[in-house]
Amino acid sequence: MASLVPELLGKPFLGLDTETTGLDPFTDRLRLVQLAVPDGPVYLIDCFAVDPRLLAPLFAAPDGPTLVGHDLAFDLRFLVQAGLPIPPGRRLYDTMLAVQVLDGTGRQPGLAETVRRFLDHDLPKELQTADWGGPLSPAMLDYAAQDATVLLPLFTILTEQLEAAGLLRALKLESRALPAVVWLAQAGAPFDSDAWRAVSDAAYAEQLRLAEELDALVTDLLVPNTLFGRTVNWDSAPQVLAVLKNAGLDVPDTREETLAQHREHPLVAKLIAYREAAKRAATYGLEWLRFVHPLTGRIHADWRQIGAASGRMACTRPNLQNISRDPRYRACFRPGEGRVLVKADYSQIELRIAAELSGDERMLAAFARGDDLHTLTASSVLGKAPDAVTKEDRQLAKAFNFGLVYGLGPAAFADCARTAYGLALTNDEAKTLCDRFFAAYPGLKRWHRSQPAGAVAVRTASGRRRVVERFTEKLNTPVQGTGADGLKLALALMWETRHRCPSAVPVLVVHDEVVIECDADEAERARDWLADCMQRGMQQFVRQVPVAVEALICQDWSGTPV
DNA sequence: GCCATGCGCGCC
DNA sequence: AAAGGGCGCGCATGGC
Repeated sequence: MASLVPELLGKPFLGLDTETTGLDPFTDRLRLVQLAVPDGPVYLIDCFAVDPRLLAPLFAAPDGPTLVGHDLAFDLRFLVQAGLPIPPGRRLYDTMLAVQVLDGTGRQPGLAETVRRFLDHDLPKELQTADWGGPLSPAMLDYAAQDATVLLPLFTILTEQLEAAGLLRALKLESRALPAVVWLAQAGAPFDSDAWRAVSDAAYAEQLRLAEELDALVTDLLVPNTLFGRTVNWDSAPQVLAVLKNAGLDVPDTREETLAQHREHPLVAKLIAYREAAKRAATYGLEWLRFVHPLTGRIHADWRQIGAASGRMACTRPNLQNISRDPRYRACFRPGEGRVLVKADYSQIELRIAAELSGDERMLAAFARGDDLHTLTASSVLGKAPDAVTKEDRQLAKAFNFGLVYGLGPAAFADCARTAYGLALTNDEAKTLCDRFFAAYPGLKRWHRSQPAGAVAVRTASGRRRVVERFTEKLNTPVQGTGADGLKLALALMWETRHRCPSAVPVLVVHDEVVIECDADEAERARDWLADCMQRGMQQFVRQVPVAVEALICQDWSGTPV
C-alpha cells in the first residue's frame, strides 16, 4: 500500500468501485475497494484485511487522477464512513451522471445497462448481491475487478460523446456538486419522532371522525351508503364517484378541482376535508417513521442528483421534497440542544430566470430596480397605478407570473387562477387579461412566439440539454433547469468553502431552498455564508437579473424563531 | 401474494 | 392560434 498510493497518484484517471455487505453506509460494511489503472492492473483492496484509510492521500490530493465510478455517491458514502476524505469534485467523474447528462432524462441507468449500450457487451451482475461479508471466491474477485475495469473505456467513450454534444460543462457542474450531495445524504435531516407521532395520530383521528360524518351524511341525504355490497370506502375514487352521482351531482370524476366547483354541497365539502385528512394520515403517518435511522436518529434520504429531465434533483425513501407545508409537520424537522437550522430560499427565482431568458425589457428593469413584480403586473394588466393595486389584484398577478413560466394559454390560465388562487374568471375575461398581460411584457410575447415547432433540443444556462416537443416544455425546461444549475453550483460552493463554517451541514434541498444545521453560536456566520454561496452560485448563471436570497435562523423547519 | 397502472395529490 | 412545467408516493384495482 505504501508504494501503491504514489504510483496511483501519477495516473491520469482510475476506475473506482466498491463492494459492500449491504446498501446502508451506517450499518453495512465496506468490503472491497477496486482501483483500475488504464492499460494496467486492477487493484483489489480487502478492507477486512487492510485499513482503507491508507488510501486517504489518493483521495485528498487536489490534483490527483480523475476517479471514475458509476453512481459514485453510493461508493463515496461508504468510503466516507470508512474514514476517507471526499475527493474534490473536479476529480470525480460519474458515468451514471454522464449518461444522464447525455440523454437529458432523469432516468438513472445501471452499470450493466450502460456497458451494454456503450461498449456493446454483457456485464454479469449475478454476484452484485453475493455475500460480501464472507470469504471471497475467485469468481467474486473477478466480478469486482470487471466492475472497475469497465469504467475506463466508458470514461473515454462518454467523454467523446459529451464533448461532441457540447455537454462537458454541464457534467463538470454535476461533478462539482457531487461531494455536496454525499455530504447532504450523510448528514441526514434532524428529526423529532415523538412530535411526528403526535401529529400523525391527530391526523388519523381526524380522518376517522370525518369518515363517520360522511357515513352519517349519506344516510341523512337518503343516498344508499352501501355500494358493491359494503359500506362506502371513501378512499376509492370509483365508489365516491358513484355516491356523488347518487346524490344528484353531475360530475365526471372526483378530482380536487372538480370537487372544488361543488364545494357548497355539504357532502362535497365534507369529502374535501376527508381527503385532506386522509392524505396527511396516509402520506405522513406512522409508517413514515421507518425512515428514521436507528443509529443516527436522523433521516438519510436517497438524494438523486439528476432526478428530473430538467436537471432538478429528486429525493426518495423518503421524499423530503414534498413534506406538507403544514407547520405541525415541518416543525418535526429540528436539531437538538445547541444547534439551529438556517433556511434560505431564492426570491421568485423562476420569474427572474424567465425575465432573463425572454429579455423582456420592462421585466428586467423592474427586477433591476428591485420592484415587486406581482404589483407591477397587476398595475399593467388592470391599468391601475401601482399604489392602487389591491391584495386581490396582486393574487391575480401572481397567477399570471406563475402561469407564464409554464406557457399557459387563456383557458389553462383561468383554471390555474381558479384552483390555485381562488379567482373566478370566465374564459373571455381570461382572454382579455392574457392579451393585456402580453401587451405589458412584449419581450415575453416575443419569447413565446420565437419557439420553433416540433421536436427541438433546448438548453439551460449550464449547457444542459433536453429534447422536447411540447411548447410548454420548451419554455419551462430552460427556466426550471437553469434554476437547478444555479442551486447545484451553490451546493458546490458550500462544499468547497465549508471551512468558513465548520459546524454547518446541509440537511434539506428543495428546488429553490437550502436548509443547513449548525451550532447555535455560529448561526449568524452560517446564515451569511449560506446566503452568499446561494447568491453567487445562481448569479453565475443568471447574469442580467439580480438574484435575491432570503435566509433565516430558526429552531425548526416551520420557521419558529430562535 | 406480487406487480404494473391510473388516479389523486403532496411539494417546488 | 393554442399551448397545463418537474417530481414521488399511497391507494385501489386488475392481471397474473
